[in-house]
Amino acid sequence: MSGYAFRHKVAGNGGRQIFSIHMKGDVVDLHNSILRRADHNVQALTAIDVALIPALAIRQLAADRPLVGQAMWYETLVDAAIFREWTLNVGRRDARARTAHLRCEFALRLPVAGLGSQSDYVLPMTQEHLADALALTSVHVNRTLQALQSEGLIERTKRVVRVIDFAKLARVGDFDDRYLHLDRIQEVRRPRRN
Amino acid sequence: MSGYAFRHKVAGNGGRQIFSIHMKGDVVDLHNSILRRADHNVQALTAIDVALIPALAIRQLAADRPLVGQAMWYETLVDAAIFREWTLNVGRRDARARTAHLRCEFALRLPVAGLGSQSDYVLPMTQEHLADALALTSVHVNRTLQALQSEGLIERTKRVVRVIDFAKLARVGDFDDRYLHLDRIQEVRRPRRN
DNA sequence: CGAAAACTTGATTCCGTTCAACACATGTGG
DNA sequence: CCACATGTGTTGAACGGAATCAAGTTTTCG
Repeated sequence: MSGYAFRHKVAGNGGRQIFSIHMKGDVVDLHNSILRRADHNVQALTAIDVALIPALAIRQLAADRPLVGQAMWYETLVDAAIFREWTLNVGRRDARARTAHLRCEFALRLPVAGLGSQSDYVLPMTQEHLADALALTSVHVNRTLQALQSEGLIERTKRVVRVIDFAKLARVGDFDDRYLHLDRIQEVRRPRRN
Repeated sequence: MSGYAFRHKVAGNGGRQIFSIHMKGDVVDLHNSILRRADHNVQALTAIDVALIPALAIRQLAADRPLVGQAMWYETLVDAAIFREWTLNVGRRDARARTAHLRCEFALRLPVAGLGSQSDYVLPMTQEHLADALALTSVHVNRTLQALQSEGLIERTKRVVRVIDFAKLARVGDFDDRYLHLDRIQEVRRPRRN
């Protein structure tokens, strides 16, 4: 309902990987609650207000109202699409592109949730959080952010991000918004009445 | 219906990331067909036989028979769980662990599909495919496989994989099968009648 | 049988890590 | 409201794991 949360998993060597950042309006934990066994952790990033929904109620809802069930299924599909892009990001892009890519993603996602604009938004992740989302060290994230800033692509004061040149940042970050399936989100948020 | 396929995405720098390998029995392309826009590629790994199902029929089926719809939703959730683990694998494990982890995953998944056993299975991926799944180069995959072999953890002749010591391999690969949600698969494959 | 694909090996390079120290902000209890 | 502790961000130097480049060899398959 308010605040930010994230999902992550910790490897045996102590490394942590963050998979997703969630904001107000997101249904955060469908995965762990619908499948019986949890396979990852959900954690608050800031102080948050949450609404708890019993897993059973979700299952019931999906059964009783197929369209709602379908909407939740779609949500899961979009979720998976974002996971895929993050895997690509972590696996096949260098630090510079990875970092730029993440910034681009939030420049688009936060406005959809009514939080900031494409060129100015607040993202309460520390550099260590960023490191764990990008599979880098916080030291290298720091250097990479500085590099992007000195190139005039972004500015940052504390946790406020300003995107100076989105098009250029998108090019650097090899960013293509298709994977976010934003059209789908619009549709769910503002359903057509028929 | 037979053969192997995989899903992947290509970054702007030419790097390819493989997300998943599919085998007979898998519903491969729910993601691209249910969401309207494709955000990744599906490709045959071997000669394959496939059954084509119109997206509309799937949507209809999900709407008309909620339990089937639910089953497909669960499938998507498990899919996403595997993506998460792969992200962790690529992001936070070194080449040795990554490679061992992949071997472990298939040692469990292939038997479920009735293809080989935990200790002996055929996986028709070239080292280049492995490289793109593990976010390494094929050169490094080659060296890593040799290392695992010389440690006596696996053997390999062509595409046949023999797991000598699963427990040890699982330790090296930081492998915990929870993310596969195999109990769930069992349930779907052999549904209870009531 | 011959060409292409896949695999192997060695030498070198580089991106990101590691380690370590320090600066600055944040916040809390006394 | 200060004193102190902790968390976060910054910087530098050295190291290392995997990439790159290049040249083989072996396998596959038409």
